[in-house]
Amino acid sequence: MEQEKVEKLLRAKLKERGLKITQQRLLVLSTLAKSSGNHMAAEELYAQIQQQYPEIGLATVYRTLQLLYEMQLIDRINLDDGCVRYEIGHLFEGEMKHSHHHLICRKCGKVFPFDGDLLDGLETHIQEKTGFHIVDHELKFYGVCKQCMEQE
Amino acid sequence: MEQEKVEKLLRAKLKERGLKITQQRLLVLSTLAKSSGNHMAAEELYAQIQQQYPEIGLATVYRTLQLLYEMQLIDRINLDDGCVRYEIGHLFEGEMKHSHHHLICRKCGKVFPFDGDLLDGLETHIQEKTGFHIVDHELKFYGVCKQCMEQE
DNA sequence: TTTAGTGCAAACTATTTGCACATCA
DNA sequence: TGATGTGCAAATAGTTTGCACTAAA
Repeated sequence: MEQEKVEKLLRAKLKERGLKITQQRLLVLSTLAKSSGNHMAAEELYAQIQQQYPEIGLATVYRTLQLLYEMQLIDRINLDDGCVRYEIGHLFEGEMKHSHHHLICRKCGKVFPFDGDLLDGLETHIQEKTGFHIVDHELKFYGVCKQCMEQE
Repeated sequence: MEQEKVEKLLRAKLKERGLKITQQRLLVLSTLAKSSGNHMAAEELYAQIQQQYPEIGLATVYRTLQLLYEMQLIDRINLDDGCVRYEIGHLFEGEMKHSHHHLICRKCGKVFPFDGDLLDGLETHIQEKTGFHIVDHELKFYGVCKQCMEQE
């Protein structure tokens, strides 16, 4: 749906920086856009992209993710499962998702997203008090999910 | 100062579980207690403990950290620098530190702790709404620190 | 004495890097 | 064309695991 918008912005941002527009870069971003809300690791992305473009290399996926992250087109999440995960940037998510947090179950390991942008007040408070300019945040809650609670 | 309290609790908790009280376990926890607020990685702890107890192995440090974490005696923090870090559990920190968050500068990489326990309301809200039982949280803010902002 | 715990070295996994080749501007 | 980007394989870094030995109960 927003695929075109995503691609267009990437092309513009790459040109702006004097970087080349390649199939690989377009594919990495559009694959992330398609699987919105999925927290994909580099290997998973690699596997998925290979279906369309078998000659892509894993190293390219890593390099591209780093680039897209620096360009603020994608978000990075660390769910403590041993790999860094990415999702399409909150810039693209429009109205529906401002920012979401993660509930991580310590028993079963499942990750539940929780929507809600209740940190804005806190952010301005911190900026005023410390002079630190905040551009993003990551909030994780650890505990025991409903099902695991009931299983005891 | 609180060294004795820390050691006493560890002994009690180990006995409770039928686990053995070893020099290594006592050392890992007390070293973390001494360097409170330091976010130590396994390798750093290992280096520091070796000064007192040179025969300790790195694998033991890793295994012990995992055990102490499961016992809720230490907290785990991930500052995106490629290694997991630990600090003495918030249980021990008494009045002064309830919970603190981290401001991570994307330019210089420095980490600034920020005290404040402003998440309690949010936690009860989530528990009521989702049934997820929260025991801990990790909140990180990304942005640009005061010094780096001024350097532009 | 007996089982849990340790130290060492090897294995593993996610990620990064060097380099020759390919590709976009 | 000429630099930037890519794919591959090798290197790296953090962490885990197998196993014989040690030490706590």
